[in-house]
Amino acid sequence: MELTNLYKCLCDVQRLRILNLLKEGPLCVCHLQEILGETQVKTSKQLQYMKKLGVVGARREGVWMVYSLPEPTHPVLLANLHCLQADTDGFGDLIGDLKKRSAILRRFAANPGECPPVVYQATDGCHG
Amino acid sequence: MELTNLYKCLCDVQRLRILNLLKEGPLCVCHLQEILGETQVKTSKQLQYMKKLGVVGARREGVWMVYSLPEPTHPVLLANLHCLQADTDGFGDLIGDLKKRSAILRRFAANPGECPPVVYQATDGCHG
DNA sequence: TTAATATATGCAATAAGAAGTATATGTAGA
DNA sequence: TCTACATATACTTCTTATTGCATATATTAA
Repeated sequence: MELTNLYKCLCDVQRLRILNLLKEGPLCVCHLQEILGETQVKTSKQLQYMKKLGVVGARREGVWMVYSLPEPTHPVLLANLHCLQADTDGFGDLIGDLKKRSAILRRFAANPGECPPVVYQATDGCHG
Repeated sequence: MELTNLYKCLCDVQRLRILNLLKEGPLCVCHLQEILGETQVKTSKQLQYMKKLGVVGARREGVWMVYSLPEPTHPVLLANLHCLQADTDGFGDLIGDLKKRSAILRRFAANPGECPPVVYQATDGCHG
């Protein structure tokens, strides 16, 4: 993957937030949508954009499409996502997003029918 | 400066090459133009773009406009520029660019009238 | 098969960026 | 002043993204 593709993804706040979330584990479109507070179409299209550039991967799990960072994730992407947490200028959302993600994952633990196993099993990156 | 602005600059190969060069020290438009093998207008416009986003700074020195990374340079920008040298996928230019820069700086040492003092004095990042 | 849910796609409008040509501005020196 | 040089800007054309709305597809369950 070209490194510029990676930066093309990072230069949009929406996509940046998505990548920040996927860093913690895979998520479905509907849950990203819920966390970001965005429409289905917009969220889906951002994901398509990143998928086409090879920055995120997707696999179908029943009704859901589970998006995730490819393994192994490009070290430059990881490094940048790591920096983001530290840099809080205009990105107060990022921490909040992770908290929302954790809340959603806890909800899944209660009723597992709400998402595919891959997602609710990814409780490793669970903050807050 | 917003971090996304930084990524907006990095997502274009031309701009990436410029930033990679400026990391080593300030340069005038004409010299960047010479190294990149691009037209004056194109080079100038890329610099304007980055200047507007606050990623590079400029100051006039006589006939020349000297572009440079602002002090202190954003740590995320520095970190990424540092990674670039390591990652050679499709960026063979980067090392070559630095060599061309060094050659130009040596040329300046011989005839100092070719650029403002700020530029030819910046021999610190001189590779090759 | 039908219905419900999750997701993707096609189309249209708009905005943002890229690139070229011509020209303007600013500075220094004669 | 005029000239030469370095750089910027205006204007046009073209491509790429962004967004919204409507609709299509895919999967599951009934």
